[in-house]
Amino acid sequence: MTEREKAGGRWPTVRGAHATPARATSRDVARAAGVSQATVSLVMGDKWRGRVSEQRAEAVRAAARELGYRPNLAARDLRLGRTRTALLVVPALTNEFFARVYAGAARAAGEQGVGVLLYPSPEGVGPARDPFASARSAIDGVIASSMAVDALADLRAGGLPLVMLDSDPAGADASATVNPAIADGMRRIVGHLLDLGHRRFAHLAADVDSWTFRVRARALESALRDVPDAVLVRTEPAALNVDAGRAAAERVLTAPGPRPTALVCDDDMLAAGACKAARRSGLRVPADLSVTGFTDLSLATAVDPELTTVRLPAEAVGEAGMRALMAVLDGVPDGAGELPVEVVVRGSSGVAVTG
Amino acid sequence: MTEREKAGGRWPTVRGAHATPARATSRDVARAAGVSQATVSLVMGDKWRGRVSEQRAEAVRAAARELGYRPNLAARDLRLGRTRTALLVVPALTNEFFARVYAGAARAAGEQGVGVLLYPSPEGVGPARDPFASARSAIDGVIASSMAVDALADLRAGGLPLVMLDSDPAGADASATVNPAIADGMRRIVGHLLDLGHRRFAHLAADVDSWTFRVRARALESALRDVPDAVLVRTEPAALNVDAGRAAAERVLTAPGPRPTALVCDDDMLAAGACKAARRSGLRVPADLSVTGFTDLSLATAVDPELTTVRLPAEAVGEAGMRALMAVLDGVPDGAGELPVEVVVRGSSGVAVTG
DNA sequence: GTGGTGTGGTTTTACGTATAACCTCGGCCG
DNA sequence: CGGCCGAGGTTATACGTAAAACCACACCAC
Repeated sequence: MTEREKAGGRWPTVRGAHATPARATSRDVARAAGVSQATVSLVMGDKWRGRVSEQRAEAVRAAARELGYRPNLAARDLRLGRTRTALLVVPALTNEFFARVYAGAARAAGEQGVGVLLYPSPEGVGPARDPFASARSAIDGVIASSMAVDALADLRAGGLPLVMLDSDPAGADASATVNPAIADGMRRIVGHLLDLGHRRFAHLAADVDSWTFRVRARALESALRDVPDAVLVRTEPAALNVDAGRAAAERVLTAPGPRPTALVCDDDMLAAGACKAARRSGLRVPADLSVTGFTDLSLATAVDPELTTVRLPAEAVGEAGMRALMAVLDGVPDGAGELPVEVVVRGSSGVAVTG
Repeated sequence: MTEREKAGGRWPTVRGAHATPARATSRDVARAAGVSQATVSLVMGDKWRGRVSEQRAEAVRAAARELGYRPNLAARDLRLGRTRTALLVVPALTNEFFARVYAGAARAAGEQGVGVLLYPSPEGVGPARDPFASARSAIDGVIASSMAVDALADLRAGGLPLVMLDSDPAGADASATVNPAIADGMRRIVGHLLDLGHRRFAHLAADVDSWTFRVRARALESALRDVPDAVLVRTEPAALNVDAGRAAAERVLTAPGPRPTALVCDDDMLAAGACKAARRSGLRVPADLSVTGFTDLSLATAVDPELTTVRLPAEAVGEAGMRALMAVLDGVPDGAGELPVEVVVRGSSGVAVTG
């Protein structure tokens, strides 16, 4: 008598007294179809061409349908020594950008029957510095944002295939990297502001020490280097939220000396804060001050005026990251990929009025 | 000779040519510690009191540490017939509220070593109507938002423990329900507006057909029923985004007859849209029109003026949902739970000026 | 001395799947 | 007619873990 039969044909209840309904196994299907378990496995795995007659294959499929058979993935993973699960490492899902990256990754993964696990818990506070403890199961590969810097060391230790998002294609020793064309985006939005006649710029930088923000700063500087009469004020970096952006912008706008006419922000949240600061200082956007954001969050169209910004293809980043990872797992690493970005001109930028 | 030894002590590579490093098994630990595999299992499972001497237990722990042993969860799940995974069903993670619900659920789950799987893919477009296909593995239980209505039928079919969020405690035949005190919140924010002297109200409703929004509508009506001179205009429901809110509010504000002085919105996104509409109509918020939101998204403080709103404890909802599910799995269903909400008064509501 | 009871282990089995290895049976060629 | 081959299966085994069942031994009471 098997353990299972002893339990009355039902699963032994693991946690307390709740009874989970019994699920059909491949052996049940085999019995119902009058074949061996191996045949069922062959048919369900689509590996039966030339090994099983069409008749029996159909019988197996019918029985499986009848019994509502679903392969036990724990058993399959155990047998195969793999997981069909990728770990996505992002700072926080409450950041809409990363929620969208996740969405893209999950879509691409779903098409291949791969699962996506998240690390750390979306608070940004994971179980102290151990990605693999947080990970429910073993992991086939990792996709990580450069903004989740604290976890990176542990990740390399795992010896797993690693795809980096928003990370230096040269520096990161990853299997592949996927980046939006950050530098290009910055250059182009600065170009937009230059076209509008702006010459006095301030950069509202994010206080996150990651590649993507360093690139933005460099691109901004380099874009202005060619312009003879352009000046660039750097502000102290601000945390990635609206209120920090407001505070930082207030300091810039109330500082002595000529006021900048354009505020280039590292993120839409900072830009939204900057708009609030401007209004409190009695400045109108964009009449007195142009403000630009980055990312194109839904926030960008929620505020008034709507934000001129650089749209980052968040879903595409997640999707490309997952595809790159799967390529690596298939043994065809495709190196670095760059995704195009788009400048979206809205109401927060306008012609410069030099006082 | 085992399959594994044939493969040279490494895992056979499943997908293509990538080599996953060999992981230590409980048998390896046993060999290293000079005990049997069963003893290792006992020690690692913390079930060794009175069964294994302290000496050997320590030796096992040392060997495990040395070899970097991590139990193979696929094997454990297979043996135990469980998953330690809960399925969270929400409409979309790009909605900050649900991202925060997820965060809370993940935190509570993480403490218990339980994983959280998401359905559907955060787009709202899941693999056509089959939650269990999307779910990578079998599932121990389900937590579902009432806003993900389309998946509910399938969920019941699974016969799994089900915790409903934001759902009718009476109607839903779930193992447990977890709700923020929606009705209370609505009553209190209306009370706030009444205190400010408002009597002509409009309700900017969401076009989502779910319990939580029906409750909001009813609570609003009932709160105004007692007030003799109060009037309530209902607008046609709007989709849950800023632009739909703006459009709906524009219609209300340009409609013939006396204009409402207070716009009660079902969500912060709608409220943000309403503020934009007001400004376009030349109305000042809150001087000419008070606007209130619901949820307290980060959006609420990003717009200018900041939104008076009802703060829903999103993380707490997720956390309570997960705890309720685990309670059900432990055989102690705790029925319905209601979580307190808070009215946050900010700049978008002010004293009514009756023209 | 014999039976009972802890203590501290080991042996064995089962979970459900995938697949290598084996088997059987006709047909066909030399 | 013997041997080989391919088609169409089946049997057996392994994945790593948890835990039931078993075992050896010491101690103790009667």
